[in-house]
Amino acid sequence: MGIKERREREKQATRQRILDAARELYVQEGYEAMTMRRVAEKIEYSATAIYVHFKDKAALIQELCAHDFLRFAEVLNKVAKVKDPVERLRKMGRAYIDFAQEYPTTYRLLFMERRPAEVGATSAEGPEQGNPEQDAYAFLRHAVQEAKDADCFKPEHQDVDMVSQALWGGLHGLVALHLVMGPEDKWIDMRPLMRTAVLMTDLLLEGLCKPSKAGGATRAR
Amino acid sequence: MGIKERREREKQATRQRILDAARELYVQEGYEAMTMRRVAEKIEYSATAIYVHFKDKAALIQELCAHDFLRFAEVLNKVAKVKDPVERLRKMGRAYIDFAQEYPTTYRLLFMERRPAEVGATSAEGPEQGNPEQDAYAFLRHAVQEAKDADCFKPEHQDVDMVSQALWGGLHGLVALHLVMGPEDKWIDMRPLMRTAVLMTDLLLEGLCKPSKAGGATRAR
DNA sequence: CTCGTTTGGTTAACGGCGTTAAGCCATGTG
DNA sequence: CACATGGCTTAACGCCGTTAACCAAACGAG
Repeated sequence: MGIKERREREKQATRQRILDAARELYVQEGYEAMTMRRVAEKIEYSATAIYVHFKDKAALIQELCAHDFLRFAEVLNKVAKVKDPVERLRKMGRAYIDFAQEYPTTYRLLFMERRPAEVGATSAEGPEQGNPEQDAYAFLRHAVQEAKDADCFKPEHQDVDMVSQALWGGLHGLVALHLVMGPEDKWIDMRPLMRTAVLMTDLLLEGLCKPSKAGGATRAR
Repeated sequence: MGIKERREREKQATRQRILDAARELYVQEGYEAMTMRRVAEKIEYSATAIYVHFKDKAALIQELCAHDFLRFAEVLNKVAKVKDPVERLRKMGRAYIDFAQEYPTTYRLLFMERRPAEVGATSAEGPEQGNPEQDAYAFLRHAVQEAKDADCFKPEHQDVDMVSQALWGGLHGLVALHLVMGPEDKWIDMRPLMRTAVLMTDLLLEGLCKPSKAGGATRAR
């Protein structure tokens, strides 16, 4: 009896249509445009139909986050092949900014909106916590750990989490400022995001690494 | 005829009561608790009465922001007496984190919520753009400029705005991550904010400054 | 003094939000 | 055939920001 399975497939299909419609809304029109009613309208259902598939709006958002966190981890993992951990960290920074600039609304969703609960909490397809291929922070932490193990860092920098969070936080702050201020703020003459991010990465790595292991890009101009 | 002036005074008084009620709400219960209806209820007026004093909610928020930006600039200016510009930058970093930890909801309002329009746009009591005593970014930029003029920086770091934004962005990112994740996130073992912020500041300044001018706190531990 | 205007406030209402309750109806099952 | 299930609908509740219409008290002008 494949009937039951067909029904199940159909249900998953509409569930997916809901997710797609929601993502399309916040990507194209921003976070606050993603309302239950508008999502429903987009797929020509009533608003309450969504509650058949998701407990509430937070659950829907959480599922979107889980998916996009995976995509984000994928993007970062493109630099996994770089052998030198310090150089890998540098390239991770570029990839980070690239992602933020290419998918600004997704970046907002992932890192700047109030977290509904936990992002990877027993979710269906959520990122596996601690797996560097699915968890971007684990990927970053892994690179930092390798750099430390390879004796690239000065002896005073032993706290892998703290170093990871300094690198992450530095770039996140730049992205967040750019996203919250808009491209052309009258208050502040914002320098180009990527340029400032490169400066940030270079400064942090230069400070972290022993002089001999600082990597090549520091002498940039 | 002081009658008109008394009326004017009374009007400004209720206007101030609205502002106070709104601030109390978002400080104590968070940004989304600050609704027009709840503000009005707090001062025992009808919700629409607020519109006599403010064009709309955005105008009310803007006024709150303008005021808090001034308070923020005041806090930073407490380190203005420090002569050495690099050491002043270091102390500014501490003051920045102190402010963020003491008034987290205010920090959110100022730097993490969608900016209604421009913060200091011809507002009554808004911060005077470019005046270091009232504009925190101008204060930061001024210190960076002084450090550069005092020949503290390596020759490749000439862009005062970019350096300012790197310093600001670095600390902002750490604060923002802490605020958005909550104190105890199950995903990430967040290191103490102030410790990480000190590391951030030291790393950035060390990278920016000539070795001779790096300042004293770098050899911490 | 009185009449019209201004002003700081009210209530009612609109459209939109997330969400719950109740019901409808096609489908699959005994 | 009767019955249960489940995906979906409409109606409604209580919030939200905001507008419209109105009201009473205070004011200025004749």
